[in-house]
Amino acid sequence: MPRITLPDGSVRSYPEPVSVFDIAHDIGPGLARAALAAEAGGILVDTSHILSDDTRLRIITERDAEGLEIIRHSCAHLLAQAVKQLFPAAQVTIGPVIEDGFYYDFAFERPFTPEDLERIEARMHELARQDLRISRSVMPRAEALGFFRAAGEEYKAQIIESIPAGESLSLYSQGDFTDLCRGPHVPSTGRIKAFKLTKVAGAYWRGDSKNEMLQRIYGTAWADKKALKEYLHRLEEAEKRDHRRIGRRLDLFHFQPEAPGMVFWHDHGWRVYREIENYVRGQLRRRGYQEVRTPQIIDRSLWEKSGHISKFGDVMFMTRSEERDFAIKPMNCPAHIQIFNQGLKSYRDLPFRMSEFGSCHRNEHSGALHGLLRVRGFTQDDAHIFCTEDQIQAEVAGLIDLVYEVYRDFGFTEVQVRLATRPVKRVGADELWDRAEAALRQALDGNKLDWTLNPGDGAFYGPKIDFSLKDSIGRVWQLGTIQLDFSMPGRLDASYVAADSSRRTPVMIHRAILGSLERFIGVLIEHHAGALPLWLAPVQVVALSLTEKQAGRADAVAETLKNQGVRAESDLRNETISLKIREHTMQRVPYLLVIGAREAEHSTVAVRTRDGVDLGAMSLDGLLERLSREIACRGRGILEG
RNA sequence: GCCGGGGUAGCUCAGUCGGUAGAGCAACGCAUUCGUAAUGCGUGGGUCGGGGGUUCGAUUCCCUUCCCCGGCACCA
Repeated sequence: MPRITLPDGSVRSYPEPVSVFDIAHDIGPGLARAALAAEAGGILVDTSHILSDDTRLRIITERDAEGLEIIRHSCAHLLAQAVKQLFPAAQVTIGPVIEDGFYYDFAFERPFTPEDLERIEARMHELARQDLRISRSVMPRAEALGFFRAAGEEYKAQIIESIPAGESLSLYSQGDFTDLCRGPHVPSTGRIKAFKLTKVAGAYWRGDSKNEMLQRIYGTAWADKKALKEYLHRLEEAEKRDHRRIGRRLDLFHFQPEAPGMVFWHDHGWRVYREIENYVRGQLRRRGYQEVRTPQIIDRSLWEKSGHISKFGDVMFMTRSEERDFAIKPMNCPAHIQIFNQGLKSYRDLPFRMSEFGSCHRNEHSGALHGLLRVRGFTQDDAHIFCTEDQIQAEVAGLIDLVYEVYRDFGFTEVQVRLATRPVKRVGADELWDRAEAALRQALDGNKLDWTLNPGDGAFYGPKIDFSLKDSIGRVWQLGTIQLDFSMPGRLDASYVAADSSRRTPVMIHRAILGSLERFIGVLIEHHAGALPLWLAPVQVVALSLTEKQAGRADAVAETLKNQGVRAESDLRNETISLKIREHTMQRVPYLLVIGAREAEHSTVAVRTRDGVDLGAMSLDGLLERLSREIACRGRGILEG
């Protein structure tokens, strides 16, 4: 006689075991129609699930986050069913839910074509129309193994073999299709109402590049057609923010085949770059760093000693001259240790903070390159802090503070923080790794950061805290990093004289805030859709003459502003004011000054923002004051009109 | 690097079932002197990514190579 407790606290008793569906129906026919699954005693179950004991029950509908996930998961099964019907030789593997959708990996003799995708999607719609009942059954592991082997599903058999012996497995069937799955699933295929297949791609079996490549089909699924439409619209909008597109449109930079993965910065892009560099210099000055500059090309022997060649060598560019092998530096740390090693250092010199806008080159795989976000030649806002173990907590706390201050100045508030621990390929004793990882954990918790663990993703010389931001279409890019290194200073003979006159090896903290200037600017462009905050805008103000008669005045206005340090230009072309406004607005110039006969006469300018707001006429002094206030705010907030 | 899709004018793209290409915008010229997101008219512009092959003839078909795009793997 189960007593069912609902989320509102009400209790319903039943004389005999009941299904989730029955309870939903008992509560109301509307809920029965909407029910997709349920959470019973903390476990997600199907609506067909029978409850025979007292249980806390929550019915899940498409309004719940879990509901949407279940729809997506069931949609992956629908995809697999359609593929099996159209291409019986294809083998199913896995089909998980991902952000905004799902994918399913198939083993098939040939890649699926875009035309195949259309056929598959049409079949999915057909199967959804048939509203096939989705039923769950349980099978002992051995029997399930036999079932999938008999069906020729070798990959499924492999998956089952990796599940501990003796466990029972659940299978889900819809029409002619049965898949191994933990569930839960929607009650019938008709509940999958809004979906679209988006792309095909190759993907390695079990994510290992040594394994065979499977055919992955991606799709998106939503509770209703409206949500699907909104999602597709969102994708289109995100595409418009693509930094590669904006970079070309705003004449910021370009790439060309002769230098793959390396940026040609144009005048306007380089203005942004320099502005950011200067900003970082200001931070370094305030926080007690020295700035250095080290060679691009350094003899191979140093990289062997540092451990880079063996752990990192396959992405290093090498060059040869007069019988000597050189590496084009992929990192700055060994070079910074060389500077540290000049002259005897005392414990009084620590913490010793050394920074460099370090130009690095890494021979990334061609397939990994991606605009400014993944390049082969880049500049890190790099620094290394040499300190004692006792100083680690204070230094890392200072860095965390710095990271957040800088990100806020650039207008970023959503930052993902991850702790990456020891990788397989590494240098240094496990005992050192234990201490380093513990120190970073302590710093994260001590500074009350919300962080996640990223096991095995540390640098080869030490664990790290990574800071990431999302790009316009949800891809996450790592920017800043704080890395603790107990190994490299020793390998490269760094030492200091301690208070007791003994020689000690310093600990080294590697850190970058923006990461690479290139990547950072890429993310920045996408974040602002090209409309960079005033302090970063390549051109901040353009003075527009209405007719030839105001040319002199417009020029003088631009000149005055330039003398005040504003990046100002004039547009004296014999064109309509509408055209000039249109063009400069599309170039995302923050302020446009219209100068006609009225303004010339009263020594004012009519100010218009790139958002189309008309601020009316004001004096140059008034404008300058507004500009300097806004620049001082950086990316933290936008002034009121 | 792997799988797939691409590369045609400065940009965005169409096209050629093999007979050396077209639009819009941009550029240039002329007219227009204008009040807040496109004034009008006219003109020029392409070794159809590179190399090789098949062919009377290749931008089109085949091979190869480079680069780009989407994933995968990688990402200190």
